[in-house]
Amino acid sequence: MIFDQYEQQRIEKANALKELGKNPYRHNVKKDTNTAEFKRCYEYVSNTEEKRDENKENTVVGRIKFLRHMGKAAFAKIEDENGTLQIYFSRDGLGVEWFKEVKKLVEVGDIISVTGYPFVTKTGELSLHVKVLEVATKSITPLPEKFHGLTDKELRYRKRYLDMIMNPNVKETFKIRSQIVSTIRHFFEERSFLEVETPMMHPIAGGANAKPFVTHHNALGIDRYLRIAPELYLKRLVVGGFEAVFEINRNFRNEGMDLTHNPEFTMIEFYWAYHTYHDLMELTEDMFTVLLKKLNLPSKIPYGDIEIDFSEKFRKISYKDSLIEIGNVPAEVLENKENILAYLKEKGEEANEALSLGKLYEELFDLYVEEKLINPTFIIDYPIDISPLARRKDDNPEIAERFELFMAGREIANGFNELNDPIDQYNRFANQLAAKDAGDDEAHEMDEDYVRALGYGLPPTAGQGLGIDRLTMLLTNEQSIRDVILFPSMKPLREEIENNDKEEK
RNA sequence: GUCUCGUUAGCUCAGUCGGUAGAGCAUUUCCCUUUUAAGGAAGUGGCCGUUGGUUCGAAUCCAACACGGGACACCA
Repeated sequence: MIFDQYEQQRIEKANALKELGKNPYRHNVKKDTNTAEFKRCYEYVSNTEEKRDENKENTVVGRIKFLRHMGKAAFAKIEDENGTLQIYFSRDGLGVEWFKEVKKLVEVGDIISVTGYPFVTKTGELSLHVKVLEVATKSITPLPEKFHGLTDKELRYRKRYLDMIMNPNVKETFKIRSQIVSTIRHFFEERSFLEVETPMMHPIAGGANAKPFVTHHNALGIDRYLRIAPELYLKRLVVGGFEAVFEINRNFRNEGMDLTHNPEFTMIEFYWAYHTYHDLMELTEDMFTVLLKKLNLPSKIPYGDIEIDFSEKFRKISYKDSLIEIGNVPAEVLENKENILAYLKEKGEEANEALSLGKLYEELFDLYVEEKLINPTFIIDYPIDISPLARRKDDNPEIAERFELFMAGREIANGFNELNDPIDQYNRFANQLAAKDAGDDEAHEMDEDYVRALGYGLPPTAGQGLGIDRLTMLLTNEQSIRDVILFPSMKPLREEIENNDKEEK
């Protein structure tokens, strides 16, 4: 650990404070108000003749963001979680000796406690006239430049704490994220759903098509997978007798990173016995109504260059119809594989002849439909071979009773009637295994214990997963998942890799 | 993984035709008791991402690598 010249200077200042008997790393520092409340409470001061109220006294604590010395007086802006407040301190207020030391030893970045009374400056800004000033925490690392701040995205993601200091509005995004999670949690609790926690280390990574991370259990001498989805455990709980459960937590997928993918991401999954996927769609619409209301959002919310309209009932359209009506794929093309392959070729797209009909539908959907689904739209009734955990329709065994919710051209939720026929499930796992052998490294693993659980009887159940990160992106109008995750995954810096190597040796 | 743009002082950025490395803010010293990115004066601060190549000479041209942004691919 090396401290540069600026940090050395500041360490010396901290030491100087210690020598004066002023601990620069105090605890038990109390405040009796915050910056926002101070400004609200003393609004009246600007209407008084004296422009001050010396009978009042408050203590505010915050980080110095701006500091302007003027000989025997100074102004500073201090910031706490609620905002900023201007303070004024002078030789007259602090005394000759302490003012001299403060001038030398206190600087931008330090957290200080100030006590004094409200007054309004010549330029009309309500401020705090300081009588007592104490250093609560001496900062030894200087902050970035005060006007341009910190704009380097890499630094902002790697040092989120610094990002929060320099760009206070990022705190708003994460407050909204917290509100979203909290609102969703209450939404389900109010409807008698039970919140549960299931394992994150799985012997078999199941419940989704994705590559897992592998970790190692030393005592048992075995590898474990970080979960790619909680699905199979949550359904075991429904087998066990919980009729409505949900879990809000992290999933891990060992795949590429981009604007909408982080290796660890947060989902809510919920399972509802004796309900259908149509009930889930109703529930999801209700949830959005509650969310928009709680977050004080209008029914038409902006997202980048587009606008998402929540004022109408969500559209429902079948997978196949969406290809025809929204994707403008001629109906006869959908009749068989050959036609689709020819169509793709004609459009100049690469077409893999080994794909099943359902997979080819998926290709068409991703190419021609998904990005057009701006307003909330439920796509329903999926091809069965791209839905290995969903129940078949009674009148058409090739179709799964499944939906996905799209908005802003993106998938945001996936739900279906759960397959509860153990033998059908067993065979579908077997088919996935065959696909895996054929080179599909994202096909499901066989999970015999799960089949066994179904053997005891899974009540008719509908279940759904919803990505919290992407939902937050939509509701906060952020284009990158990294802006809604406090500490997004970043490649290690080279120094970090070298340090790791040393430790291993 | 592919393409593309970027990487210069603590931060935000200039740097022309290849010829001794620049600004603003921050920092240090001094002046200043109502400032708003306060102001005035004088300083300090650089492995120009890394390694190699071309050249008398490289921040600048070339190559590889590292990290990041964006797009695409893969994928919830």
